[in-house]
Amino acid sequence: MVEVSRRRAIEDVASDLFREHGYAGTSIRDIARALSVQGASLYAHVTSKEDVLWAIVDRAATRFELAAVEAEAAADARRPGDPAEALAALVRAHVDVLTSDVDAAGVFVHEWRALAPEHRQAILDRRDAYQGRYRRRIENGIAVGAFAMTDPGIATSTLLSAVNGVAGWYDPNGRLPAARIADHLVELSLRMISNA
Amino acid sequence: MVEVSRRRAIEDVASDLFREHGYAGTSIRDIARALSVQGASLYAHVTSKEDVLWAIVDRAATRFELAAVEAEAAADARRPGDPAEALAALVRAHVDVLTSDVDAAGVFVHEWRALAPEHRQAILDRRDAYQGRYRRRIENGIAVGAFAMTDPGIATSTLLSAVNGVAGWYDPNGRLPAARIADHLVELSLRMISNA
DNA sequence: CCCGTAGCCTAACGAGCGTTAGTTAGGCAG
DNA sequence: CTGCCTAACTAACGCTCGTTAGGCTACGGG
Repeated sequence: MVEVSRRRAIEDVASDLFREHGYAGTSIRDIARALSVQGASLYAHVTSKEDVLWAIVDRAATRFELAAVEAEAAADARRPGDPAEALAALVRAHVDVLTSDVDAAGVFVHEWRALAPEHRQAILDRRDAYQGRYRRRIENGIAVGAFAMTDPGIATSTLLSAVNGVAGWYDPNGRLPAARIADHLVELSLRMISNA
Repeated sequence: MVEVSRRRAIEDVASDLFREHGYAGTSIRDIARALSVQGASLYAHVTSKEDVLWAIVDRAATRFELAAVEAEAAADARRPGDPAEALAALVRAHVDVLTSDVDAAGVFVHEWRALAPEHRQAILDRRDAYQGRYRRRIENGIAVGAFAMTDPGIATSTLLSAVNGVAGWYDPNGRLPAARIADHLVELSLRMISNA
């Protein structure tokens, strides 16, 4: 991962540390130490510690959103109105984004609570919108009989928890490549709500 | 929730705060303020901040373990060798423990990283053992053809992530009682690995 | 050669951190 | 009344926190 800007390098090591020790458990000086630099030096590139967290979370959120939009469009082009096709595409896109930067994704999933109130609310709204994509596909699948009759709210939350769980154990140098993991998650997700 | 001891009252408000702001994001004085007391006064009941976290996590872990042992024994008594019965019992027991004290369960799930090294390792070992119960039932179910052929490791991790997700949204005063939620999670979990 | 700029430095600020020490007030048992 | 127990207090310790201010060095383009 070659850094294009100093600012980006700071965000990358911060992602790593925030993911491991949490936002509150990581100091500006910790981040600086990982870059072999004095703590105060970071303020030439960053306006505040929260600013770094927000940049990481905002970028991760945007990546998830873009991937979901693309995935739904592609699924609708392949098999219009097929809820399983759409949901499979959503899950695969989600896992792809997650595995392509586990640190940032992990921070996005777990550390949004530490954001300043406005940023926190903004992320909550975007998360609701994102979750709505999944929920609509699930409700649609239930309506057309493709999915089992079940509580759509619980099913949506549980499905996303299952998929986000990958952030807890995925290892880029691990046994399985990211694409295989995505395969498994798609399979498990679809079966979770299938009516077969 | 009537407190039997001062020590327990401290752990309860600490569970609440640790869950909302994380261990590192909660100070001793924050906990004391919630009890209308000076920060230093807590040290009459507690030896350190980490000691409080450990007490919460240890108790939660024990509750999960006991519930799982009971659940497996009861399932084996009802339908010996039935993997679906056993797994259903495990999931229901897990959700029951989780909903009976969301704060402590949430701290157990998310804040074990903040523990001192020995405690952290002890919890990791116990978590592995706990996860092993699920994994063995899943592997057994696959072997006897009750469950779908799938990667047992990924299935186990994903199933537990799905179930633990309840800690992220369960509200004791919410729409659904805990028992209904457990029903749904059992249903979703079984379907996730079913071969039907 | 000079200037702008990127990057880092040291020093310091006020605030808050976890924790220790010593003390005080109230209630209950002998 | 005495003596202990529980629970709280105030004051302070050394340290770390996020952040600001001001100055130094290296370098590439006009």
